[in-house]
Amino acid sequence: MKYWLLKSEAEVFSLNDLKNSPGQTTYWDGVRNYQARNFIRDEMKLGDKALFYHSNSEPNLIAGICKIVKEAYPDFTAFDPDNEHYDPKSKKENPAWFMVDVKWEEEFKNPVTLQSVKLNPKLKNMRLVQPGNRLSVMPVTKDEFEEILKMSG
DNA sequence: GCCAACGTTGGC
DNA sequence: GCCAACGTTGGC
Repeated sequence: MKYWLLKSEAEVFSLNDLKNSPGQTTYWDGVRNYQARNFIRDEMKLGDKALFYHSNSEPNLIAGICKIVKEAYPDFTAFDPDNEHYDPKSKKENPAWFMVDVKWEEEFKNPVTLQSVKLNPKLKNMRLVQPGNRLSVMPVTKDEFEEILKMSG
């Protein structure tokens, strides 16, 4: 099993929004970065777990956990001219962008703030705390994942 | 609201 | 294929 971190602006779509979605599940649309796309398309597997991170929030934090319940399939929002994530370069016969379905799993009793991640020496290699990192989908090691869980307890 | 980082676009 | 311009992300 692999571990991930998914970023979302809390005001746009929060972990609580996921919890309140039908079946506590939604499609993770709008990823328009090739590196993130490759993670989604090539490496995310059924049952993988992902930390749910709130960016542009007060404070920024890891709110809880979701899991991958459907592996990569074409991001259909890219085909829709009326959708804000529309991308004419992505064709139905040759999709450029992909999505997975994620399901709510757990809300941390003690959310793990970005600040506390930065202060934990064991987490200094996380991509989340590397300067200038803008990836919205990133891998997390098992050790890092478990350390975050410890901090959330 | 500012601005640094960085990915993408497009002219050449 | 280079690189400047531009747009976006995201922490502060």
